[in-house]
Amino acid sequence: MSIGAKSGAARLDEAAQASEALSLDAFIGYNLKRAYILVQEDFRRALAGEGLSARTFSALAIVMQYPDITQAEVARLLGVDRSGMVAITDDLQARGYLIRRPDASDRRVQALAPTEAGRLVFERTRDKVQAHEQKLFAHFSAEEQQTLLALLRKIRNGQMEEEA
Amino acid sequence: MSIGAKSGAARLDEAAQASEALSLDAFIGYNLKRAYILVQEDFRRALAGEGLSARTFSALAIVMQYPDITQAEVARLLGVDRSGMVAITDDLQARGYLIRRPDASDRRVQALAPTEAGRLVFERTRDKVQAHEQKLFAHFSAEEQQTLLALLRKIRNGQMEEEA
DNA sequence: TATTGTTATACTCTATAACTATA
DNA sequence: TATAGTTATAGAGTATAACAATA
Repeated sequence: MSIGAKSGAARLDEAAQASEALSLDAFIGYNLKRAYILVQEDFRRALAGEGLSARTFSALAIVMQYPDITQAEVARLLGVDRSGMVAITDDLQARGYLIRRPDASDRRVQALAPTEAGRLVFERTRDKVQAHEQKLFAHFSAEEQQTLLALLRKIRNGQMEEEA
Repeated sequence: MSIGAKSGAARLDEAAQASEALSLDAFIGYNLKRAYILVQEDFRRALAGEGLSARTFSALAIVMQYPDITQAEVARLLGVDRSGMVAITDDLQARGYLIRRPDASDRRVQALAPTEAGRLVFERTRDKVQAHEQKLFAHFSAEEQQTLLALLRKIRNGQMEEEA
């Protein structure tokens, strides 16, 4: 089964002790990636029945928060390219969750407004996501959750200051 | 430029205050994603000159840490599918950073062993990544960095316990 | 000149299914 | 039966470049 005489697991443990310094686990970036993958998979499972992906959920949340926002503004808030917003908007409109509303004062833009169905599905999925996040972080104390949230936000803050 | 009489930014600030409860920023998952994207882009920039991606770097790190490991074991450690390891191994072998070494005791497996060039490039890129991570988290205290690391690891721990 | 929405396009990453050779 | 390595393939997500309409 394994390469030498020892079992694979035993060999790995031994090697790990011998070369702690080489470990990926020492990098924040690596741990961030692994954590993100886990949480994202969990998120996907939580929203499986709703037909919403992470990005459509996020876009719908932004439209709920800022009714009559433009696609370009949503893209900026989410940190993605304008071009990617078309498919997301198409998807949400096809499901009847928002409408493109022409703006009289600027005929280039189409304001995005949630429909009643969009409002309902957002509130339902938001609750699902909240419940799932609570389950996912059940082994975290309230303080640990707040600390994690604050530290994750701080990563973005440092980056934003650098850009400005 | 904007939809109403107000500027886009002013309108967004106002709306944000009016609907704090709808905000994506309340979700750990969303903040984790945004943070991950930033750190990953930074990582990419740091390794731009080396021709190594995050996954090839990670795989090389594992092979350095566990010489003569198999592709399947690397895949398990990295949490990806075996099939994806082929392209990564091909890439690292084509660059001369590792070799596939047939295993006499199990002719299905090919042990992965770093070459001297692989050792050198790994140590150089690891230092680059460390330096870049230090710069990226310069606005974090040493304690904050350790706390973040511990909390990120804890996310995976909770998941792994659940699987076991 | 700059911006909005849009299309076409290509690239990265990843997973699934199937195959073979081995165990 | 199960596992290792492999291939083919398809999907999600994202970015870039270009265009017309409009500011």
